[in-house]
Amino acid sequence: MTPLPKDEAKHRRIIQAAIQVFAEEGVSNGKIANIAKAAGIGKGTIYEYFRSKTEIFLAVFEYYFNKLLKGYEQLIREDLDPTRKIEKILDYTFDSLDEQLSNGSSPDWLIFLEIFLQGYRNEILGDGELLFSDTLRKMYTLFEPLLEEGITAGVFKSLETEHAIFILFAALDGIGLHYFINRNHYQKELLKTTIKEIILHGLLKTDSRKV
Amino acid sequence: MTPLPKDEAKHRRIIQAAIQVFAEEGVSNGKIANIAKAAGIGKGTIYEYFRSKTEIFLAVFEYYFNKLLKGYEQLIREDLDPTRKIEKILDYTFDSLDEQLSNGSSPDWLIFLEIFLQGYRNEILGDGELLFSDTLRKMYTLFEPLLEEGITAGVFKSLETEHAIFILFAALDGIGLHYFINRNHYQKELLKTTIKEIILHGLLKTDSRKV
DNA sequence: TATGGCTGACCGACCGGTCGGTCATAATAA
DNA sequence: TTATTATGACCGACCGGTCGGTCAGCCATA
Repeated sequence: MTPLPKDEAKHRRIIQAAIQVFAEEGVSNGKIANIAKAAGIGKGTIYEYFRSKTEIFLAVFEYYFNKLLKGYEQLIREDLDPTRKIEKILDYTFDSLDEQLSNGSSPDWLIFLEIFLQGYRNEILGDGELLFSDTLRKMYTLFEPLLEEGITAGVFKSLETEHAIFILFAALDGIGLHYFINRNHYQKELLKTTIKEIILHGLLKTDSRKV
Repeated sequence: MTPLPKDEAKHRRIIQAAIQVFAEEGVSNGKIANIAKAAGIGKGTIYEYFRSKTEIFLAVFEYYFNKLLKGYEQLIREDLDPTRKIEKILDYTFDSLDEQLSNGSSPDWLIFLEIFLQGYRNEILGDGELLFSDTLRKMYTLFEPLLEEGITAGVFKSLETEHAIFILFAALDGIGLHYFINRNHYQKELLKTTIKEIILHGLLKTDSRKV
């Protein structure tokens, strides 16, 4: 299946170039010629590393998924109590998005969303119908032990973990999306506080909050 | 600007056909020829009603926005206390999505998302017409009085309304999206309960909950 | 001279939009 | 009433531009 990438660095450069082009022009409008130009190579060379545009798309998907997963995995491994850990996850998600937005170039968030859209519509894979939702659920699963720990400790409400994690993750994703869309109209720190006030405290069994 | 739609019913039929085609093939891959076929008319006729594919796209956007807005407006007008109203809004959003999913045909949610995606991409990189994010914020605004009422009544926490509504709305949107992607893996009623448990109760000043 | 990574001119399928023509109906004339 | 003409909604073959993918040859290296 894999076409033997001869030069690993160039392989990565093509993926990075594809990300840039997809983000600027969209996945279906993103042109191979532009990816080649952005990568500083000829169009034909792309086809030495990838069989098709679809294969480039899948590589980008994989890149993003691993990046996201790694970030969350690291957070979860830290030695903190569940409440503090959830708090950090909320902050982390928000901050990393904000960082992407502020460094000028086209943000990952947009392309990540489109990747899922494309993937889900099955435009790309005839058979891979389950790839995308399965992948997503793999990410949810990562958080389940954390929630269970909090419930066992009596800090979190005794919610059904699978569904609660789903809500948490989905809500966070939506907030990220809308923040991206409206980033000029809201104050970052106030949003972060409000997120915790609503979502984290919605999770807690008892609240000892300011007002 | 408007090209005088001669036959109002046919105009609507084209929009409906476009929705169907966009949902199945995506916005940028959706073919005018297929829209014409789905509407049961010739391709040329499309251009008697719309100047371009972009204009069709905008008409679809408008259709969806008005539909969504109308649903929420109606809910907000009902005579209920703020808590119960938020609860109904959460239920309504979820139920209407679920209804769309179960009636087999391609769900609105997907195309709605892509509409925004396309719109934002143009907004960000194009000539800066702020149509889409402005439109979205108009929807947020709808909920602000509701939240203020709850805060004044002392039922909700005294959150900054604009930011709180943003969180609420964005979270709900994300949940809808993820539910769409993973609809086979979760129980609807349990999700609805969990949503209220986390999000509604995160909003409340004091909780009198079961567990 | 041989190898093979690399290249971009080129091919052909595809698709948004056009335009000359058709035809059902309406308006007018006989 | 019937014949003739005018209207414009409707159509789909066609055009021109676009873009994913190919391939014949270039060139650096051994």
